Amino acid sequence: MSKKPFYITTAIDYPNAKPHIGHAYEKIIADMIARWHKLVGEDVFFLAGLDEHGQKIQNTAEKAGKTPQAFVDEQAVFFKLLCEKLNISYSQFIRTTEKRHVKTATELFKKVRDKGFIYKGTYAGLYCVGCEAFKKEKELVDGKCPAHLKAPEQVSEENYFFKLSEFQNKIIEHIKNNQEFLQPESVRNEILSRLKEPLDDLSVSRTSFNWGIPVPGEKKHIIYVWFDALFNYLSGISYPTKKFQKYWSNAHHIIGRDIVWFHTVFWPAILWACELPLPKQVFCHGMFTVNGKKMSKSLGNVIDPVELIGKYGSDPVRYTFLRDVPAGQDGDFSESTLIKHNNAELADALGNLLQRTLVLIHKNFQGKIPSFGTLTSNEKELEKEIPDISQLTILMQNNQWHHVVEQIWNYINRCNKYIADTEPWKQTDSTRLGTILYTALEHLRIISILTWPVIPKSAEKIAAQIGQPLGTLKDAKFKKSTHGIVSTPEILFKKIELQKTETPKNNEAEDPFAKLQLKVAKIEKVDIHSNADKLYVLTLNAGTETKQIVSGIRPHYTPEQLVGKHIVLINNMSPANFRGVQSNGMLLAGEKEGIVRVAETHAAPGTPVMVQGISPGTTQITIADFQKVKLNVKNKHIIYNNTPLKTPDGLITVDLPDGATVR
RNA sequence: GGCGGUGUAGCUCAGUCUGGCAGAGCAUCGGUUUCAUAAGCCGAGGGUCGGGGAUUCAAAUUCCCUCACCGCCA
Repeated sequence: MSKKPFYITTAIDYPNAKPHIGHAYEKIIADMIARWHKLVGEDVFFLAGLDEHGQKIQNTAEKAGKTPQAFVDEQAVFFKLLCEKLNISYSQFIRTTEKRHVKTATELFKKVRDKGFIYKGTYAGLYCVGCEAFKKEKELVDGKCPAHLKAPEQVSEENYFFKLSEFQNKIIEHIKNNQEFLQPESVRNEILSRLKEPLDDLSVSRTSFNWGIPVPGEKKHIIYVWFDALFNYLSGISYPTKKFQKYWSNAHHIIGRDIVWFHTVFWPAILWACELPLPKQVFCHGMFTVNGKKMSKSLGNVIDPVELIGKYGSDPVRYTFLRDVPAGQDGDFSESTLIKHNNAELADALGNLLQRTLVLIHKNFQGKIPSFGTLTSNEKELEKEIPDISQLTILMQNNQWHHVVEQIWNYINRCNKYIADTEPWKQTDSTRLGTILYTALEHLRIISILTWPVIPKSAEKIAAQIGQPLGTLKDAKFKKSTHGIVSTPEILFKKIELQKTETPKNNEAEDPFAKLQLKVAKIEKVDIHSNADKLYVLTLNAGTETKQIVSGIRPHYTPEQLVGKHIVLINNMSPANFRGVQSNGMLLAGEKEGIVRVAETHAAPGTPVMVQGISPGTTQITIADFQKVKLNVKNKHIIYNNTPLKTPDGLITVDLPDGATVR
């Protein structure tokens, strides 16, 4: 029986800049899926590659003083290097400047044109030079491009058009009737709702620049970059050969959210026009932020994945991306998260499990895998903890790989518990000891198989250290025939020390609010400052402690009005002396036109007050630090950077009109 | 402005379809262990389920209103 084919692709990357972690993420996902299907025993073909045509590439190359071809040749090295560093098991790497691709794209363009789905027309429109794009009337503000504040030029250009509009209903039907075609659900709904608007025909040629595949039989026209690029999925598996027939019958695209439209609207229409079947699935993964912020050159937070791997190794990076980010959702990357995962789940749980098992086998059996005696309930219970392969398979089919990873690590934790429960270091009966260590080793063998799609390098190291070949999913069950010699244990994952100074400093520099530590406090007692007529001395219940602060709100409140109020306290203010009375903090109050009102809440004393996405400060701050934080009032709530201050119980209120400032 | 999504423990989220004692992991704290990479194991604290209303014997879950955040489109 021949193996079932499984074809998986990543999007071809656009190499006008070096790869970033978004590129890395997509490859890691695809690689895990590809490796899983290999373990299942399928005939896997995994395609990655580059989309090298288009105006942006031409422009970037010109700026760099290079020909486009020389430029993309250089860039291709970086993208291939990334794959190598990440241990990406692609079968082929396709570049759209390769002959085989140009041939396929040209042929198919011709075919679609011959069938009458591509026609020559005139594109008349308003062209904004700044955007390098045509603008629709309704996009303009006062007849000008809102981004460049210039009136666009009226341009008409002879162009080839693809009859996209003819396929609209067919596309809608296909997406509606094939739930698995476009995932996840949220993206599917977005595309369907967008498809309620009528589609225009798609302009599929350009004459304004020349870095692209020439339209067959034309001198001036080149094929529009997307119409060219999508064909890589066919040329990469040698369209139209038997190989193509085989893999295309079970094709899966992994792409980013920014290019769903092309893959689920244009691409099906183009394929239908070519009389080719559609891929089985387009799966759309989320986008990445870094430390909660969008990656951008101006912020300087673009992470070079190759550098990252150089620092931490490929497997910790792979593990973090696969475990930490729920499939299909957006994710956030920070080095501290990576370090946490590396230390806890890779080094402590898995690495240490291997280490302790091997050391015990060496100490007691000179490195020879012992034979086993009677299996007790301990062993039988552990056997039940082996993840159910059919369940994992279902999760993988539903693209829930983070749950797969989770289940595998639950199992690893159970193995550690088994060793703690059976206490082999106390065991004097050699047969019983052998049974325990055989069991531990046998489970490590299963773990080496299950973890391979996630952390291939380390999984192979485990297999090598326990002296066993790496099996497939069929072997991922407790066997009674494992034997051999284990090697000297070697540390599998090094623990990484968290560099304490680095992250908080960055946070502070980025956001003054991150210095503050705010808490809810209840005013227990109000005393009049004996040496100052505008000051109160307040005794606060701040949850775990009582605090005394001095406040200048005496002209605005009577003591009776204040007692019992739940206010917002800046908890980490350096103590200060106000005419002989020490103040250990300050309360938040708003001011507008001479009226002062304190910030209030119903939350319990001690509750932290926060702005979403900003973690509170831990060190003492000065009044100057606080003054850098600009807070104001909107809808009676305190707003920082368009985000309201809140407790888990609700927003903080101030009884003042919009625009009031808070100090 | 239009469409959609989200809001549950300090953090990341599950639970909502099909109403039935508010959950998991991480973090924190306490206990315990010594085979092991200062690792392992056991336990505890911590939530007005964004807010308000309605239906119900019973609402995180259903319905209505509202606030906040995110995404897509314009």
